[in-house]
Amino acid sequence: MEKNISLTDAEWSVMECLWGRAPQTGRELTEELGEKCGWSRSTTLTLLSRLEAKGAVGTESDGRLKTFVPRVSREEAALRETEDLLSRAYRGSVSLMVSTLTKKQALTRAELDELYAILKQAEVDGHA
Amino acid sequence: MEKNISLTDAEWSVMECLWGRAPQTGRELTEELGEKCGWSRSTTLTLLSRLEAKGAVGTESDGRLKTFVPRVSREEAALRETEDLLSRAYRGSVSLMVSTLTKKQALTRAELDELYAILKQAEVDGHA
DNA sequence: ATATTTTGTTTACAAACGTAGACATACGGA
DNA sequence: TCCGTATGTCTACGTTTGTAAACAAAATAT
Repeated sequence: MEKNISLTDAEWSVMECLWGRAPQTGRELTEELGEKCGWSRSTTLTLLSRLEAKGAVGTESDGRLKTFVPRVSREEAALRETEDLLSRAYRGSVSLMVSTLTKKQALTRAELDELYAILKQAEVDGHA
Repeated sequence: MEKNISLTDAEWSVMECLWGRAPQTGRELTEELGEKCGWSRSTTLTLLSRLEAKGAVGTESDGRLKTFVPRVSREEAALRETEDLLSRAYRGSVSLMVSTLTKKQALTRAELDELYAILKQAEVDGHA
C-alpha cells in the first residue's frame, strides 16, 4: 500500500494513545489526551478526523459509537520520519547520524551495549 | 547560547548552500537555489530573511551588498532535529531507532563497519 | 415527553510555511 | 542626466497545523 503517511507533532500524541491500546472510543481518547496534553474534546476529535482522512487511523462504527484503531504501526511511522531526517540532515548516512549523536551526547553504557547487540543481529540477518 | 533553532524543510535547502560555501551573496544563493530547487529569487530571499530573523544565518553588509553566513553548524541543526525525532518517535532511545532502521532497511556492510567504529570510539571517549 | 448529557460533524481562526509578486533604491552605462 | 538592471524589503496568498467553539443528532434520565 501507500505507506507515505507522515504525522505532525499533535498527531503523534494521538497515535501514541492508539498504539498503547486499541480500539478505543472517542470518549476514552478525549479523556486520555485531555489529561496528557491538556486538549479540549474538540481538539482530539479534530485530530482523529484528520488522521482518518490521511488513512493513519481507521474507524469501526459499533452502532452509533465510533471506535478508532491505528492503521499504521509505530514502526512504520517512526521509520518514515527517520528516513526523512536521514536524507534531509545526514545525506542518508546512518553512521553519520549516530556519530553526531555520540559526539554531542554521550550514550549511556546501556545504550552502547544495546547498540552492539543490534549491530551484531543486523550482521547475522544480513548474512542469512 | 540558544541553540534551539529548528529549520523547516525549505530552510534546510538554504542552509545546505551556506554550509557548502560561505559567505555568499544573495545573488549567488538565488542562483544556486533557483537551479537546485526551482525557486524564484523572492523565495530564496524571503527564506534568507526568515533565517536571519531566527538567528540561523548572519549577514555582513559589505557596502550595499549583503553576504550571508551560517550561524548554526550543520551538526547543531542535525542534532536538534534528531533529538526531536528521538523523543517524539522513539521515547529517546537511540538503540530503538537504530534497531528500527536495521530491521526494515538492511544496512550495508560499509555502514555496519562504520557504526562499529563509531561505537568503539564512543566507548573510549566515554571512559576518558 | 422533555430536559440533559453524550457524541460526532462543521466551521473557525491564528500561526507557521512555501512560494512569489510589487515596490523602492542604488549602480552602472549610454 | 536618464534608463535599465541589480538588489533588497514588503506585502500577499494558499496550505498546513494547532486549537477549539458551535451546532446537530442521538441516547438518557427524570
